[in-house]
Amino acid sequence: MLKFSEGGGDGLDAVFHALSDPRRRAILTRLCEGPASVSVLAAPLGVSLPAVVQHLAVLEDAGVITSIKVGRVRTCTLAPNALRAAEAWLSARRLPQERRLDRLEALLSTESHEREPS
Amino acid sequence: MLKFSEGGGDGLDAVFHALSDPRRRAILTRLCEGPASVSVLAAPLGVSLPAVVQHLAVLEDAGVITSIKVGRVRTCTLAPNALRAAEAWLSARRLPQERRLDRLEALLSTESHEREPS
DNA sequence: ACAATACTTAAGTACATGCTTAAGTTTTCG
DNA sequence: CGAAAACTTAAGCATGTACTTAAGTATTGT
Repeated sequence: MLKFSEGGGDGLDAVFHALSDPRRRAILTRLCEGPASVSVLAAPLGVSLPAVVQHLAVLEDAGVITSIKVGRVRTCTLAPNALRAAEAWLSARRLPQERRLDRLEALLSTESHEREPS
Repeated sequence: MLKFSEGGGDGLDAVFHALSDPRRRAILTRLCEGPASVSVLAAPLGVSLPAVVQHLAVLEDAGVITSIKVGRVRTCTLAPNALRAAEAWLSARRLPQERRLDRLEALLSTESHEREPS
């Protein structure tokens, strides 16, 4: 049913798909400033609320945002390390000539998230 | 007709859409090792040639690869800086707490791109 | 209680995507 | 020339996407 259900793959399909829509990127950009409710997120987008709710579902299914409902308000938050996997994939696929910095970044990143076994 | 025609936006739609398919990512991964023909790219994918040609069109429309036909062989190549825009967008959308390394990376990158080491 | 608020669900539409098979089109080789 | 190789185009199909309007469900303020 769900095409990007995290089941078989590594979630990259879902993350990149989530990022491929300008409204969803706008939502993420807004969430960088801090958590926000559904209607606050919807306001600048110029589409109906249900459309926004669908976009949020795509983002949440991809693990890029989280949300909780308190009372009648659902508050959405950018997931920590949400885009890390996508960024890592991109870094690894630079041309050799562009790749010099990646080792440094990888080394530094090791300190901040769960240590990758080498 | 074309949804991602580079016309109105900045191309991020097209790039992220291109990356959202595992076969297209496999193609890019293969192209990191060097240019390849359509049938070489098709071989490990387990789908028909026309399907692969369509994937290549998506990648080329997104500006991620280039291709030229010589004789009856089309050779595809990873576009230089192809994924830079996507990576930049991602870096800019990290949480503040994760953003410490970005300044360093940005600084170092300034010295290295647009400058081929000879 | 009543109504406004803030979603949420449902149904439906138009178009895009990813795939297939079948039938071209060029080249290139014997 | 004639056939094989390497695409290329065309047509069609099943599913997915993004949106809409309309109706429903909780919560909250008066």
